[in-house]
Amino acid sequence: MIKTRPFSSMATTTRSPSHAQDHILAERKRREKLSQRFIALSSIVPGLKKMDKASVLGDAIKYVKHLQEKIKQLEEQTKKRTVESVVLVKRYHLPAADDDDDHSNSSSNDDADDDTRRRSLPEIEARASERDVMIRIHCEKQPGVLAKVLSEVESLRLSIVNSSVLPFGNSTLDITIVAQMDGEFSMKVIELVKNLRLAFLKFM
Amino acid sequence: MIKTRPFSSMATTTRSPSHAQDHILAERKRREKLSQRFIALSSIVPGLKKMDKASVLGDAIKYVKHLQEKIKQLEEQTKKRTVESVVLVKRYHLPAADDDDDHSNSSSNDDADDDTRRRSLPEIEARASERDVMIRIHCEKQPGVLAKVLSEVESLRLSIVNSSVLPFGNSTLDITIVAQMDGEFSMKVIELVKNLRLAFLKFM
DNA sequence: CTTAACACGTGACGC
DNA sequence: TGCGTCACGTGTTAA
Repeated sequence: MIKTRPFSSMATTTRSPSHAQDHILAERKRREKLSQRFIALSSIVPGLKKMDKASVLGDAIKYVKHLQEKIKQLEEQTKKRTVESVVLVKRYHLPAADDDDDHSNSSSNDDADDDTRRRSLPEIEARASERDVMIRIHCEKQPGVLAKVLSEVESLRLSIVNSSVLPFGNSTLDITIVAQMDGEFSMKVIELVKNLRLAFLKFM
Repeated sequence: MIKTRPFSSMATTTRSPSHAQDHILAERKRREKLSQRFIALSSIVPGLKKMDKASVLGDAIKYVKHLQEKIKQLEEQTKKRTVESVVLVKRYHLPAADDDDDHSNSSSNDDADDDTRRRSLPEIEARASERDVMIRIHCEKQPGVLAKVLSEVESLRLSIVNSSVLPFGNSTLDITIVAQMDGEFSMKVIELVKNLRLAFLKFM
């Protein structure tokens, strides 16, 4: 265990006198390269307090794990929903082109201040005309959501006339349903939307 | 430069014989820690071919940069995934159903003017996610309007993926179109809506 | 004075 | 044989 002094007790390897300097030079170069890498690594790892090698390595390890976890979350997030706040989003108002019956003002709506607005899903919209009801739902793509929505609609004493579901992007669906209220039963649109929204809260 | 054997030739610092072993022991511990960190780092960096320290550091650096870039892309993607949307005409605001997030005046909007409100047509709405574009048009029922709309959409360098037209009530249509922008061409949603609206002004 | 970290030269091992 | 890499012991320096 204890190192003895092999002054000339070279049982193993002898060093050529000329190449001896090559060795220490090569070793210097190696250390230099390692040092550079350490510096480079520490420069891309944010928030390092200690700059010694062990800490750099340790923090780099933590950082890599953190990044990997974050990527996992982000990739899942793009697949899934970010719900929690299921809202009936208010729609952004664009200055109407022909708002009133007078449809002569044509170029009054050049001010598109906010195109990239954040939208929370699902977005539920309904409108009624006589007995016809149109329901439009923009929601996260989930298996069985159409059936659930349709059954929910039918449970509200609405007979479905037509329905379509369009995939939009790779994570959302746009469902359009036209239904009819039967008999004397009529429902205020706001109530319909509230019920649908409540159903969505149960779904997801 | 050349290492001499300072058995007692202490030009600089003398080492207490007892603490001399402490020194080499501490150094061993330090090296051990570094080795562990290296192993740990190499274990979380995928696809390492060379296992020497310089390569581990170098690949770890590349990997961290790669992860950072990927996160940037994913975060931008999630931002882009929030659909940008433009509605042309004024739309009726549905009060958020009794909930926390929208704490506006809760049920003050129940007045009767919502359902029986006169709506100005056509109503054009578009939203985009990545290359997908969704167009919804609520307009008066007119023969040939679907064909005109579709040809107009195609003339805007959009390839139609799906389209549906639903009769709603007895005098209006609800047209939903999903299209894709081809190639590098991209169009701001507001421009798309403006063009469609302009086309409608010519149609009707 | 202790503690910790570093760079250095050096022997050893593998290709 | 050389070339590259490693771990070791050691001297040195800064907190």
